[in-house]
Amino acid sequence: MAVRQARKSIITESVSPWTPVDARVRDRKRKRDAVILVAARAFRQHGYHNTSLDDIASELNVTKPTVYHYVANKEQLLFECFRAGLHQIMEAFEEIRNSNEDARTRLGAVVTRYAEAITSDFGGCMVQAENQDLSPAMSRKVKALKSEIDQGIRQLLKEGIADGSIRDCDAKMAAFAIAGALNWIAHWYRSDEPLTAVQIAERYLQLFELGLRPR
Amino acid sequence: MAVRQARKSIITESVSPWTPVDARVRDRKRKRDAVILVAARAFRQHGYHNTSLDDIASELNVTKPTVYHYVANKEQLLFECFRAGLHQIMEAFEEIRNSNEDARTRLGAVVTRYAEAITSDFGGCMVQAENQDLSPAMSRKVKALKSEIDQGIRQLLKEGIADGSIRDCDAKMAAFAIAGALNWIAHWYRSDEPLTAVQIAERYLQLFELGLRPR
DNA sequence: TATATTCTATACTCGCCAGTATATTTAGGG
DNA sequence: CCCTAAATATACTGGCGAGTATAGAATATA
Repeated sequence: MAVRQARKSIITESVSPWTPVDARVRDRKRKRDAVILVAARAFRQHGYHNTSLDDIASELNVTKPTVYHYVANKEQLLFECFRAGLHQIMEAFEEIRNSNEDARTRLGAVVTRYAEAITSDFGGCMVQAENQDLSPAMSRKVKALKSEIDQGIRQLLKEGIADGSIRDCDAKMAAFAIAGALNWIAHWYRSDEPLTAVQIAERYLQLFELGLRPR
Repeated sequence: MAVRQARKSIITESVSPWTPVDARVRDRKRKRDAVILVAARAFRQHGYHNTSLDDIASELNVTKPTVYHYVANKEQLLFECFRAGLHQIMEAFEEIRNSNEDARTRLGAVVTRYAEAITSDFGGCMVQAENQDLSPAMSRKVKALKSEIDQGIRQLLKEGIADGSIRDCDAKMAAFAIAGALNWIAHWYRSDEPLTAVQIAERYLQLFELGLRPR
């Protein structure tokens, strides 16, 4: 405590980076995140249109205007869910950025993390909800993020074909097939599912890598 | 015509199976089918909740009460779309019923027909719309049909493992992966897509059968 | 041609829900 | 201890859209 105060006075004289004001900012962010998480869960479970802001508010033990204190409107709430879900998937690519394994192995890592993301509340919400419910502007952003993910998978496939770890194939269609299979997990996955996301990814990868035909 | 009339009088004396009454019944069915098809297209394109019955009516050059003359309510309209879509997929299994090819080849045929169904208006609508919007009773019926399809694919996989045409694998997860990849086509497929459904199925089958790993 | 039935339209109701105007509480800052 | 700003609540509005009451047109049957 004394240390903190000492530091702050070095950085700036009157304004402290650890004032209660800052704590409030963090508090606000925490609450906002909670709003978005609860929304994601509700959207995932009941669908966007079957969830009212009153539902979300009451789930948070709060009333509607409070929700509006943290987000501009219902659409933005959905957008934030999309963003969080897509962000989780993006992170899968971050993790292999500095790997020097062959591309097929790296793809395996991405698939596993992808499966984990898609079984989360945000991932599930993202798949359940349609971007038909987003305004053109928001929808464009979501599409851009989705495209980035698609291109990431395609790139891995192409690299794999180049480095010999992947059989020559139509990278675009293969990427669609893989992403589709993964996305669809959200439609059948329940929290009481005996298999974990990682285990599901393992089985999927067996199929994608080895194929159905006996070797 | 004369033949028909001769036959009918044999069957029953006073009631004719080809009276104008019957023509009206057929007419009614044709109109009802048109209502459902237009609904499917609208649901697919804009989503269930973003489509009003007025929209559908106006698309048919008609008003809302007319629509209600052919279906009980909006939910039933959605249900009929589901049913039509699922029926198309079921037909894929009918077609291979009497085939004596190995199971992997039969699965290939099913996948191809499945892809065709999923790129149709009904198939697309089925995937876009959530069965969250169906009453518990309707939802149960839809789930039963979906389960039948899932079991059909699993069965083919098991038969393939038994007859040696398919590598030993987790049939349940493989079926989920394959169906998921196929269902997801509806999310990116557009009518201006350069590849036909059959061509898409070909590429998907290459992946499913041969796998990514070079052979 | 009278009559019943089917088909379609006009013109409503009614509830839900996103969003808001306004008041009240809470907590820092001076 | 007052004052300002953030946080939350109460109580509303306004519109959209599912579903309907009712009437009129078309068609078929007798």
